[in-house]
Amino acid sequence: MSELVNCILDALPEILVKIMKIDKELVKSLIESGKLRVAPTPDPRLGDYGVSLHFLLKGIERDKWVELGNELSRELYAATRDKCWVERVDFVNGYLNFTLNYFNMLGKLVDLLVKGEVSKELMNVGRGIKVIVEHTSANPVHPLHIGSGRNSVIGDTYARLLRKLGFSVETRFYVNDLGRQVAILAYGVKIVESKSISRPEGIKPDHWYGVIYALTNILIELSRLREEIKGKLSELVDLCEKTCNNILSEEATGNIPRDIAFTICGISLKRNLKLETLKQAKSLYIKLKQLKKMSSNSEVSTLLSVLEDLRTRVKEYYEYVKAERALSANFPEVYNALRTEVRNHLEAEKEISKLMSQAEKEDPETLQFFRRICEDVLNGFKQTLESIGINFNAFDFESSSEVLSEAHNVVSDLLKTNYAKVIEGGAVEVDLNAASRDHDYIRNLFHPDQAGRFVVRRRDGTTLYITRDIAYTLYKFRKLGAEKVYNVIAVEQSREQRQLKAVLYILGYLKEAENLHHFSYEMVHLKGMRMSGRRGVYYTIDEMLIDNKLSILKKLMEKEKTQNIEELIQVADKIAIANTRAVLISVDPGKVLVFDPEKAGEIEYGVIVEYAFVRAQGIIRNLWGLEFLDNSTEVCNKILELAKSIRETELSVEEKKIVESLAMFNSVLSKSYIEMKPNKILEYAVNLALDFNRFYEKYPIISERDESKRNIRVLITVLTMLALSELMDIMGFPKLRRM
RNA sequence: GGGCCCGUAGCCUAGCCAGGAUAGGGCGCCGGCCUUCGGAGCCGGAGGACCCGGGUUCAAAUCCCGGCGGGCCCGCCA
Repeated sequence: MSELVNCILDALPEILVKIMKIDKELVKSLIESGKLRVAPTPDPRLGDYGVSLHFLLKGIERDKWVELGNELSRELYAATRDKCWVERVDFVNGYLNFTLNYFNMLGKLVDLLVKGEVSKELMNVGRGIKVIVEHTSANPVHPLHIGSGRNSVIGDTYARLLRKLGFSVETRFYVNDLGRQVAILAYGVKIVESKSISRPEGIKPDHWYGVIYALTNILIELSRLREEIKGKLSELVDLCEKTCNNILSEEATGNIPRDIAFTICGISLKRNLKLETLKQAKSLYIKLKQLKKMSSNSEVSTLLSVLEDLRTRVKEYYEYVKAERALSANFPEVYNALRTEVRNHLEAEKEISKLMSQAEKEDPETLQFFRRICEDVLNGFKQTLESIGINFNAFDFESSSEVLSEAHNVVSDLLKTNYAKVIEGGAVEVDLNAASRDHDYIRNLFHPDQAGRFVVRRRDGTTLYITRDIAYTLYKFRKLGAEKVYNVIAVEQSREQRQLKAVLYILGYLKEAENLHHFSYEMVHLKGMRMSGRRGVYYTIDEMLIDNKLSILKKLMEKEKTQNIEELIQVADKIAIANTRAVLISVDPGKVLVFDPEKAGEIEYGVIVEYAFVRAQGIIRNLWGLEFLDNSTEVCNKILELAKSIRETELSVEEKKIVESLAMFNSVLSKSYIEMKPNKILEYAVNLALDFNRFYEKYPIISERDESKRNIRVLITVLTMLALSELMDIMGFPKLRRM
């Protein structure tokens, strides 16, 4: 209700100056600095909006407040009555409280929501400016999980919001098909296909390739860890031998207690009994850690650091073993095929590196192979995303010649600047520390951190992820003609995204740097589970949808309605989409989202909105026999007709609340856009729905005998329905007729 | 070692940038309400050191400083 707030603020200075004898400029600066502000009251009985005057009343005796306050109220009422929908002004405890005339506000809402002025106003924000929203962009090596889901839903919702605001929006998915991860998958697929094992019916390609990727990765990691553990163990034994000798030769054990000395010497003596050593290492670790708390010497520290290395690796090893066991049980044939081939991590790495460099050198056969796999996985992605109402305008491949060749141009352009040079070995490095000394823009990007350096070309002449990302960004701006770009990418990449901006700046693309926005969001954590694509442990969007659908179906069945089962499933389907999308935008993007699959059924933001929308439709259906979703124009015409004949009536608290909430409609949307917080839209919709539920529960609508009351209630119902409908469009909720 | 983000009832979350009155919702829990527009609802209730400690202010969940706890980033990985 910023209009209203401003309206009151406009009237305020003159009256304060007149009555309190304060300097006009002072009042103006107080308003500008936000010291003097109009805010909603905590209780509607006090009024609707209030201004705190305490800091102005500071020097004035308390018993004179009332007199002064009443005078202020009178004057303010006279000044705001006609313009700002103000009905009365009261002075309470140092606050000036304004009570509004909601009936008049209703008229304004009809113009906004029914006559569509709100959308005209909103369309003015974007004015057709071309915006590219890049989102999801998950590595095509395993199915989309809840983390990618958060990305997708945030990205899609934001894109929908931008469209509503009049931007010309294009959504794009950047396919990272040149990375190590895809190479690992390709390596695995090659083996699996060579044994002519193919995807069983009924398994989606993304899930299938996810298994191959994880198992290949697990086998490689296990081999690597085995070797590293072996190395660390012999390092430990050597160290123990040395320490043991020192202890013996010094005759005294120094700082080292006798039992620890025993263990150390024991490890050195049993050097060939590895299994034993691992057990002893563990107990030595615990003992030394305690010892270090009390006293420490260099010998203890070195031993501890080796032991700590060993410990992390052993822990990691067991996590992989656990993952291996789970996957091999479900996919024995894939597992067996891979196990016979992936024996040594070094060999595997060699194969993988070969695949990577072949791809990067645009070897047609390799590229084609990569493409085939990625396209398969992407088909799985598309199916998943479509099921929650998400589509893309385009998929851009990292391996495309546009990106690859542009990446090399980027390197040579950078070399022409003062901030990039060929370093030892032949790699090319960009020095942003130097750049930030010359350019405030770059320093401020990283401040208070150091800007740092990074490599854009390896010594073998190939480019890196960031190099290609720079190229892709330029492609978005220059070839695709974007004026603004939003990259919906996890926070972990915020450094990379700043480097991207910095490089654009260095290359002279100042406007582009300014118009590149990192839409950052935090990670998703699963309760009681650590997700890892590399270990094949994840909670997929597909699963999430099914879980939600099942819990909804269960509830529907309990109701024992006479609807047929097919209809029930259709309803459950749609609600599951709304619920799933809702959970994923429910939390501020800057905060970690913790999700508990066990409680998936308890999350009902989607249902709440759907329910209110369905109820409102039901009321209109009963009243006029009109189906809103089929015939919204006729509903609008009817309501315009009705609005004309409406007579002024006092509104109830519940009605006022809805009216006020509806009046916030466009300010919520623009706030959500500016702050990049789609969660605000959901919050708004849910609160509106809850307010509406309370309203129709308490007051009869169709059966109300008093015509003017009935008309207002019908009007509020339609207005709410229109607002919810818009909000559901933005959030991508399917629109139900009945449930 | 350096940098960024987060910390609000049993759980989740809004408010923090622009300080203001009784910290707003939801889940779960307890107790009520089905002959009136569809009960996936409504009404009532219990449950809070707004992480801790200082500071600024008439006024601090909000601003500043210092801690603590959690997450993330600092690769010739992506």
